[in-house]
Formats: sequence, C-alpha cells, structure tokens
Amino acid sequence: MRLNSGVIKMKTDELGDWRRTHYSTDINPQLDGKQVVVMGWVREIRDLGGIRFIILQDRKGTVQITVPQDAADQKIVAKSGLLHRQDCIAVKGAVKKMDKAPRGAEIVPDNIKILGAAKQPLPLDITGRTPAEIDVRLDFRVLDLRSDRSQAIFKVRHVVLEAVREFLSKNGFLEVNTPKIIASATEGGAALFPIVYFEREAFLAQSPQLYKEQLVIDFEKVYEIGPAYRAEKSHTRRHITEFMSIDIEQAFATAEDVMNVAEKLMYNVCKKVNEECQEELKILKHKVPEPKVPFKRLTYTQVVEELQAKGIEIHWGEDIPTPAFRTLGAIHPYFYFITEWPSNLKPFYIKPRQDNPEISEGFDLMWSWIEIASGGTRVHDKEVLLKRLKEQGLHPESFKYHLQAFDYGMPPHAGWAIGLERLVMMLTGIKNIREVVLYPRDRFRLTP
RNA sequence: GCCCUGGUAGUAUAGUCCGGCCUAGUAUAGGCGGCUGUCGCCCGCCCGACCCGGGUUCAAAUCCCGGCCAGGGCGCCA
Repeated sequence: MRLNSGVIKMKTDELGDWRRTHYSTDINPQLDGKQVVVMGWVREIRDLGGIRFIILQDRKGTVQITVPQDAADQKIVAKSGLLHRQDCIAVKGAVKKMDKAPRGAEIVPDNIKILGAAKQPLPLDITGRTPAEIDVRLDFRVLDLRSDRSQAIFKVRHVVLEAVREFLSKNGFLEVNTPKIIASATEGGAALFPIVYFEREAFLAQSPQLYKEQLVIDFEKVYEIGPAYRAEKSHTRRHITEFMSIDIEQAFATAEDVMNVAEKLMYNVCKKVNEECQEELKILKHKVPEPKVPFKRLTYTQVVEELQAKGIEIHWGEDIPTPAFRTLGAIHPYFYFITEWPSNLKPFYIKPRQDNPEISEGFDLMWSWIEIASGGTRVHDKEVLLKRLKEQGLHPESFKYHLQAFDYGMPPHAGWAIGLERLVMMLTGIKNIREVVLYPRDRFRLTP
C-alpha cells in the first residue's frame, strides 16, 4: 500500500444553505443568464493566464466553469486559483451561452466553495491518459471509481441487476434471501471459509443451493441475488473469493424449462444494456450482441468430439480443462448450452437421466469460453438423493435438515446459478473480474 | 499447491540480455513563473525513483542467492 506524503493545507468551506440546482449535463445554451448551483469534483484545470477553465465532474458528466481574470471578481479569481484536480467543490454562477464551450454553454462563477480538498499529487490519473495498473487502481479505489471507465462498468452492472430483477419478478419468481452464515462444511465441492461463530465454528455459504431447493416447497418459484464465498486458491482473471450469484429455483420444472428462462433472461439483459448503456459501451469500446433465442444446445458428447477434432486430448467422462474451453469459445463465440453432462461430473443434487443414469440432466450456459451459469433438473426423490450423496463420499447426517425437506412434499424442480461478475465481464469486455467489483476479494487482496 | 514473468519518482515507462560513459533518460502528475477561448492547451524553470537483505567484483539498477510484493497461467472451483 503506497501512501503519498502530500499535506492538505486547504481550509474547506461549509455547505451552508447551498443546494445543487442543476447537474452538469443540465447546463445548456437555453439556460443563458440563469443563476445555477453545481456541485462535483474538479476534473481538469486549464489556466491560460487571462482566462481559466475548470472542468467540473458530477455523477452525470462534466461542465465547464470559466473564470475570465479581468471581468470576474478578484476574490473568485483568487479562489479558483487554489483549486486542484479532484477537489470537491460547489459553484454558484450564471450560465453563459458560448459556442466555444463543450456543451455550448459554460458557468461563470459568482462564488466557489471548496467542500473537500484532494491531496496532491494524486496517486493515479483518472483520465486514464497515464494508465495505472490494476493493483494501484484497487489500492486507491475511491479515486479510480471516478474514472469514466469505472463509471461505465458500474452503470452496466446496475442495469444488469435491474434487468434481472425486472425479468424474474415479472415471470413470477419471488425474491428471497438465504443465510450466508452456515453450520455445515460438508456440502462437498468448493472449499469454504471457516469463521468463528461465538463458541462454535461456522462457514460462509458457497451457494444458496440447498436453501433455494427447500424454498420451492413453499414458494414454487424463487430467486436470490446474493454473495457466495469460495476459499479456492485460484489465481486467474476470472476468479474472486466473494462474488454475486444470481440463483433461481422452480417447482414442477425440468432443466429444459429453466434453460428457457435463462436464455430469455440473457436476451433481456443484453437488450436492456444495449438500450440504456450506449454511452457506456462507447467508453468501454465494446459491443453487446443481441442474442438469438433459442441458444445452441450442444451435448457434452458433441463438445468432446469437437475438441478431439481440434486435436485436443480429451476422453468422454473427463471434465473439460480451461484451455479446451478457450478452443470451444473460439468455435462458438456467443451463447450456447452444454447439456447431457456425465453424472459423475455433476454435484449430487443433479438428476441422472431415467433412461441412462450415466448422463445427467445438468447443463452449463456458456458465453464463448466463459461459464456464465450452471444448473439442471434436481433430484427430488429422497432415496436417490441419499444414494447420490453416498456415491460422492458425503455424509447424509450432515444434511439432516436439508433431507428433512424431502419428507414434506418436495415437488420436482430445476434451477440454475449465474455468476453476475462473469456476465458483466462479458457485457463490458473487461478482461479482469476484479475491475467489475467495487472492492474485490481474491486470494491475496482483502483491502480496501 | 505448481509453473512463468516482473518490481526504476505520485503514475506509466527507457535502461537490465552483454556490469563501468547512469551524476539513471522520457511522458504525465505536482510546485513556481508566463500566456484571454482552452477542450490531452502551450512555453520556461524546479521537485521527485533503482523493493528489502546478503554475495560476486576494482566497479552492481544491471550478475548470483534468499525474502517480500505484484501480474499472469495451470490445477482446484456444486
């Protein structure tokens, strides 16, 4: 962690009775002569000697503040000369129609308040002209998040979440929240983070899987958007230890039913991002496809054959390694499902097919080489579930409360989970998952 | 857990292979001064760095060893 040694000497002003009247983007030539108050952060200062231009940034955009040295009150001239990049300021003044100004209008200040000073020199250049590495950017995340790039990423993320909630709610799914502190570490699969829970050990939930399955008994269609924790030592651009999982579970449904939900959801998400984030996608230099539904369905067997044809050493029944997925992504650059996975590659709660138990009703939703979602028809017969648990080396006693749910009328059901960050990565073209999380957690990073 | 690469001013880089002309170059940021229409303004001056420890050598940013940190990949990952 680097710290700069600059000292803030600036005495700041009180907000007092000043309130914002306009955002930067509201300032236009039609407001010529109108008194306004704008608030935000100093993006850039261009001092030409006789005239000084201050670019003020707020959450909507930027507007130019112009201080002509001869015309203006000398107190304003002096005050504007004290400003630094990223100082938080408020400006009261008159809008002036001006063809030469960025939005055809600028503000000539009558008064300026410095509300919060910024230590100089800044640890990174938020205009991105002198780029900083991801590590430095994350160390000074509050500053970094002010950049156009970060603002664009988190706007897209917001629109994705909005689209997901809107779509699932409209389709009859009830939003639920399940515990993230859990008692048992025996669900199998990914490693869990142990925590001290008073005088006992507890764990951070790696998935809401078991809870959402139980909840279909009571609510039939549920979804949850919440954090999941995985204590894997993965060190790649697509792994973090704390991520947001979008989960659904639906009663009286099979894999095919929830695949339909997933592809329609993806269609809606892409459509909404395209509609509402054109500016942001331009900043990120990225294009989002309008996906064609239904998505391609490839069976696991087909995938293995395609990979073998590409000269990759892989045999039926083996998991698909990362480099093979990259090859697959090159063949299928957009969305596709991989279905009919071997049962032994899928978790215990994924239903083996009736006609051939070697093959499961589990699926993955891929976008190019990235796994976006994973799901399937669930086992809803308690005996089969017990058998699957034992086969995978798990202890039924540890699942006492989960198994109990199967005694009270468990309906056939299916569901999936989408990794929000991976989806946002693909929608924004961002190559490092940490960039699409405000304060990412990975194997090595626990701060800020 | 394994493998690869790297660590030079606030930031980003050149120099490292092949030790000495490095008193460490450049850009940007920052400070000071000049400039009345900038929009990556411009011009001048200034400030500021070889990750830490040990070794080799007449001489180490450069070579060797150890450590720490970072980036990436693999494996792992319901």
